[in-house]
Amino acid sequence: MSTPEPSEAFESLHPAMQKWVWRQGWAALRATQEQTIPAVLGGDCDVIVAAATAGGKTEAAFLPILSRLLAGGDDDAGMGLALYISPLKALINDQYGRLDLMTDGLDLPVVPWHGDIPQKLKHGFLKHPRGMLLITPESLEAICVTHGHRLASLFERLEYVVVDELHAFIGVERGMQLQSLMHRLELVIRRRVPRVGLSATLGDMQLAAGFLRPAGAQSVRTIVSTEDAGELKLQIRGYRQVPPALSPRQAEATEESGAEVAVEDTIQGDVLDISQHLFQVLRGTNNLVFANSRGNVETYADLLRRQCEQLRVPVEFFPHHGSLSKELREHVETGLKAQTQPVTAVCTSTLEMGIDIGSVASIAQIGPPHQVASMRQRLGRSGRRGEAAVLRIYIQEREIDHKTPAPDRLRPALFQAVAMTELLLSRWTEPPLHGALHLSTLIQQILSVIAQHGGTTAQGLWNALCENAPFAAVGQDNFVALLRRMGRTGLLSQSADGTLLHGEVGERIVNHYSFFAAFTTPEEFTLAVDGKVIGTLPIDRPVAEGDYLIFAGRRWRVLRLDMTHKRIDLARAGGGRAPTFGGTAGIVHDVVRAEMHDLYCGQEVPVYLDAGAQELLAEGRHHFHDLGLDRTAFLDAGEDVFVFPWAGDIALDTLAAMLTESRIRTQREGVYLCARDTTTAAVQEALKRIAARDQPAPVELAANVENKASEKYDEFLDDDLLSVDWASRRLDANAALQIVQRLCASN
DNA sequence: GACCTGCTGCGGTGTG
Repeated sequence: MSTPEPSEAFESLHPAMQKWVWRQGWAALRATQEQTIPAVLGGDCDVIVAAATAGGKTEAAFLPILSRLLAGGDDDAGMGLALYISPLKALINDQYGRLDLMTDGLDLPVVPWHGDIPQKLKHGFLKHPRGMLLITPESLEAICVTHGHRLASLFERLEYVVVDELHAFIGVERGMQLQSLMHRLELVIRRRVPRVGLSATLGDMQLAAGFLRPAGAQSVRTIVSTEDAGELKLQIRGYRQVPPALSPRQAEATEESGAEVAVEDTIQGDVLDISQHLFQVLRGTNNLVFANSRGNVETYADLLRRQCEQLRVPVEFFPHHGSLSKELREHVETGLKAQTQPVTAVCTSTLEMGIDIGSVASIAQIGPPHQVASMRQRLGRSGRRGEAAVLRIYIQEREIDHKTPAPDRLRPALFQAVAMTELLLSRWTEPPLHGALHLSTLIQQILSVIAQHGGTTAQGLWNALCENAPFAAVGQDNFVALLRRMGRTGLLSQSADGTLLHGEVGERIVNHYSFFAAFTTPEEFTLAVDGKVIGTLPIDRPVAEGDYLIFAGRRWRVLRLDMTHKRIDLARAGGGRAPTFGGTAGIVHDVVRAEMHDLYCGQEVPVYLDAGAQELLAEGRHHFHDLGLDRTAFLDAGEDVFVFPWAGDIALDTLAAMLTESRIRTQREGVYLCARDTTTAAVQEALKRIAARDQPAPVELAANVENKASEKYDEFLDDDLLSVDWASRRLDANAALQIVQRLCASN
């Protein structure tokens, strides 16, 4: 055991925490910890600690917080309370294990609180609310609703609020809910409580500070780890799509003739090639293969398993995604962590953050990543303990013939992957989207505040949620319109003295446990084999008895379909294809599209491209120039006009809405806009008109968008409020006008 | 044309 170098930060810790640091055998505290400890211990400011995975940031926060709680315990006033909020139950369980060791033998209760925790533990906390409470936003919401009358006494000794994985909350409904809950707690105890945000690399520290403390971003201390990222070994591999050996029709005919069809003959050639390459390079070590969709996860996990079986070696490739049962997922996680035999997980973003699965030898990514931020997060799983991180990206592009539409000749998947890789290397990360109103979450919070107080006034709601509060941007007019709408839809009712109460519909919603989550989840079938549940499947997928499908890395036939209990019974079979799980597309950032444009215009060939990817890069550039896209943004395509502004999806969507409003029917299609039944001259005229007139109100543009309802309680909004909400989260008039000016100037 | 996350209190019955 070595003694850590004494430092001011170390000396300031409670003796019990100093002992814990000694027991770790650390040579010294890390730079991040040296900075964080005094900032947190002071207790007079909010702090954000941004550091790569395994950077010791949890200890940086826990050491001073536990010190302060222990010091309070020595006083007559008694021990205070710290709240640790996590987006994942699994993370709470992990942190509970760590804190249990840190507080071993000390009189400092640590209580985990989420849906899987037995009530007895929770009652213990309600009796003696002190020490450290580890909780999810949903469970905290439940406490506000269920124990509203005693909220002030429960949290009266609150000294800190820690938010782990801060980046996971910014810009989404759950983040609005969390901000609102933190604000409501401070209101009820009538004082400001220091907040500590822990995060991986954040794209924009000022934005993160504004999220953590909406009314005082300037006063948030931000501590960014300067520890250098280790070495990175990188390759992008390019593949051309090759049709399966047998077309679906040929395969069916062969089966009808009684002959057996080899699974491999029904799979695309490039998919087989990629799975074989993965098998060769990954076998024998622990790895993560990110396949971008649950359907792809199933396809590749199945092919990799078959290769193991054909060689008669133990299966070491397993699927992992959100529709698989908890048991199946935990089996894979345990295998990865144990490191006793090689395990490769083929996964979606399920293994991107959170629980500790140990270090893996390499990361593979099939298809272009959706975001630089998630690329960075994925890479953080590899290359710990001084070893180089290894990343292989597999890109498939279609074969070009005379029928290939012009935009598909640009090899957009490869260019997106290279652009994101370049941005990753230059340390850029997408800032989270912000400015969304999330009226759906405001509905939830209004119902929750009413439950907490057993009724309140419109003014009370405004004060609790909007006035210098997280929903300030909603504005009074929209707030009043929302309350009226909630009255009309039965969410609210008003008593004779003006008190707002739950309406009949609101009562029903609040009294069901599904109320506590701010986000929505689709209805699903349960999938079972011999009575054992192996996962779920979205209910809007067409499934029939006798169908074949791949799931959990195996092949099945649908035995029974029970619509009343939403249950599907499966039996082992040899055929099948991966189901499509549905979902909506991600949003690509302006900077990524600009980087793609630079790549098309440039000459350089990144060293990390294999021969196949180099060819695709050269082809993309050739067609880019051949189509004249180096000189113009417009492409005549028969009756349609394609426009290539090389801007992000939100700017493109806004511009499409502006053109549509100017009577040029326009839609975004991948990286470009498609204007229907028109000419380049007409589009250019329309752009000039848009540039010349006053800035269009995004709300008016949103009025033309169909199917705007997407968040949990959007169904209760009328079209006006839906448009307000949609405009706030999916339209950016300034960005669109910049494109318009650019396009007008270049012609 | 993508992914992920979360969830209470009560009444009934059984057991020590």
